[in-house]
Amino acid sequence: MGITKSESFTEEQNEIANLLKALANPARVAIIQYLLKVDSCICGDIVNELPLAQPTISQHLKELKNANIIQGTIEGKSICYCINPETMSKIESYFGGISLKLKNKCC
Amino acid sequence: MGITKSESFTEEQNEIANLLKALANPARVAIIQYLLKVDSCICGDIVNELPLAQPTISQHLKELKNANIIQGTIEGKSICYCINPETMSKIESYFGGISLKLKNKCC
DNA sequence: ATTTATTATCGTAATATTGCAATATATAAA
DNA sequence: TTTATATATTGCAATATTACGATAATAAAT
Repeated sequence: MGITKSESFTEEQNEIANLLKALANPARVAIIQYLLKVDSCICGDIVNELPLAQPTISQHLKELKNANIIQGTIEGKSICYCINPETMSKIESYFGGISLKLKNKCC
Repeated sequence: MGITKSESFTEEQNEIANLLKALANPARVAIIQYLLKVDSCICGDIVNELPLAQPTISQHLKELKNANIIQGTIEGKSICYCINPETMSKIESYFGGISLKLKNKCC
């Protein structure tokens, strides 16, 4: 159906899935990597950096923003985006917990 | 278009995006969590565990297998699935690297 | 060989995602 | 106020994803 049966799963499962879905696209991975490189905030240099049209970048930024992975602050006539470290740390510890569990057992 | 311009991005960016895409679904998150809980291999108890039809589970398992997140070994008339710790560790260190970079700077 | 149990595949319907052109909005500068 | 710059929104078209019923494939047990 293209529809995910979210009601059938826990809130945590849906939350993780939504966070990962926001990151699960090469353009958005590239945006995150660029934001990491320039390490402070930026705006639409991303449009110059990536081979995608401005509306497409804008849409990707919106999705990352909705997932709380990045945040944007208005700065004059442009908007300054940066990574939300708390969300990233949440994702990191999710996978950290998985790896920890895996270290004890083996399949 | 529903099509991702993978050619426009690096192999690493596409690889990470594909790994995360494989995990970016609550049913697949639930499968991973279940595999972690029972800590050794299983097969189609997942069908009994999750409120999804058998073909749907089978399809999700296939996607996880294609992404190398799980592996299945034939065991009699059933198939035993388990998490591939190497792939999980790759994902973990990806986010570990991001969090490390974020610790130094602030936006 | 037939039956039974387990998993995979096919076909299809419903919905979601990706990308862009066109256009709108917002703010700063002239 | 007009103009220029920066970003967002709308409205598609193309493709991908999710889910399931029906059915096939595989292998043990009888």
